[in-house]
Amino acid sequence: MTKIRILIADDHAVVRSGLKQLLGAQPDMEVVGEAGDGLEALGLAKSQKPDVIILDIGMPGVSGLEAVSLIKEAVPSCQIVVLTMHGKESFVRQVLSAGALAYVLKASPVSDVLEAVKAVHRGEYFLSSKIEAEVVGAYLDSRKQAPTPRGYDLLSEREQQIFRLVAEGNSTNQIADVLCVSPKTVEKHRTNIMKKLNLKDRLDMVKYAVKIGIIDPQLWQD
Amino acid sequence: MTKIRILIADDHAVVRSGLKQLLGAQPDMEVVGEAGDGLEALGLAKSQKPDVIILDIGMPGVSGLEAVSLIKEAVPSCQIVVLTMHGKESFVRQVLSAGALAYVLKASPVSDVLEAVKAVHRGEYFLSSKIEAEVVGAYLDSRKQAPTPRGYDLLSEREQQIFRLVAEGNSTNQIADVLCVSPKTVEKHRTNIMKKLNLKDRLDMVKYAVKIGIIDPQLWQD
DNA sequence: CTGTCCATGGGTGGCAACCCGTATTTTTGG
DNA sequence: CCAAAAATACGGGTTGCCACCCATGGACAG
Repeated sequence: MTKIRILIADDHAVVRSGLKQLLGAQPDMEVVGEAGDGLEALGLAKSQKPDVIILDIGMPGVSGLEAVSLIKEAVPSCQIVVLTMHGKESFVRQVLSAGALAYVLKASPVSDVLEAVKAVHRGEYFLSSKIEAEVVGAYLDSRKQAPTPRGYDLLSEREQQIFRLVAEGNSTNQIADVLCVSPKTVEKHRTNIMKKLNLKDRLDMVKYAVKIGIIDPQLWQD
Repeated sequence: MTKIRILIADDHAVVRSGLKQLLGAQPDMEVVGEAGDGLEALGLAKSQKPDVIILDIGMPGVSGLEAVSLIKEAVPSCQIVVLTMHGKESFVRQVLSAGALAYVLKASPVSDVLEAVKAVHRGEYFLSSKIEAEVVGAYLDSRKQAPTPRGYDLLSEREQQIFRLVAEGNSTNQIADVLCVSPKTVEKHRTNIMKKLNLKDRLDMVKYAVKIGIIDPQLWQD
């Protein structure tokens, strides 16, 4: 059985040696290179073509995020385990979007690193449990309908109609045109709506509409 | 160290005995009961108060899904591993929503069952890798990965910076204030940006920002 | 019948957004 | 080094947004 060829990229030598120790001790793993920054990692990835790269995204110079994209572009066969200190949600998304398969926190048990390496080598995802909880949570959220909180239904029918038109991005005049009423009337309704829902401007109305599910941002795609 | 107390619920005796064999052989696990349907599982859960329940959701009578809800309601301290044949996406969602922490396919390697039990006992999620890929995929979908269509990157750096600030809902004056330049300058940049990207107003800019992933509508929630 | 809500519309005014130029300085690339 | 591009800034103009004021007419409840 051939060993998993691993490249370590981290700006802290201490971390590198620790990882090297850990991975080198595994019978099925082999460290084939070390890099101290993103560019070096990219270079080694090209020359060594490792199976897996363990990448710290707290590195100076080329940001870890860019490094992920660049490496996946240059060496698609190489799977990436992102190692990091912080579990920022937005970061997770970007990193996974960029093509990494695993996201491991430095605070996680070291066994997580080993599992992550094995998982990505099989082409599977691996997420530290904390992150996993977030991802699953977001997954559930994304399929949950907004219960239309009190507020919207306390608008009159006419107001709801105008609310929708405003939320869709129509101007006062456009709405007046569609409804065949004076712009003044539309404005009046809009003002009343904003007062009732405690919104300060049109942009707020759009956000509110998205929030309660009247508007789907997905529809803005193209 | 105290063993993990496990209840097995599956309508197939063969599966039950197989699981009992597997789990009983673990030094840190102990099977404290077996149930052949959802109601029996609920009763045993109440009387035995196991740490973990392995629940097949293909059972007759009370559906596995209801069983999850009922058990979590009756014995909240008890974590649930759902075991099933099919990897239907909608099912995963419902099951996780109902309170199960793990979703394991019967086709998965048996080691997955052990890992799942350990994970849920620690209060963590565990998903079979196939499912995990789906969940992560949906997670990414929900936050739209945009390849940043030609347009945004044809803005100068300053313009990109101002674009972000506008998209976040800042007014011209606020931006001028932050960047310590004249509002007129900000306005000029904004005008140029709108011209380049063919957007007609601020609202359009927000939509565009959402579209290419610079702004996350999720952040508008509350 | 009288108050209240709703829809309608009118007026004024402030201010931000948006459109047009122009011009200076700095940066950058050939 | 020079030209092009970008960043900076100003002035003037139109339009839309929003906040306050007001009035009218219909519906419906008490």
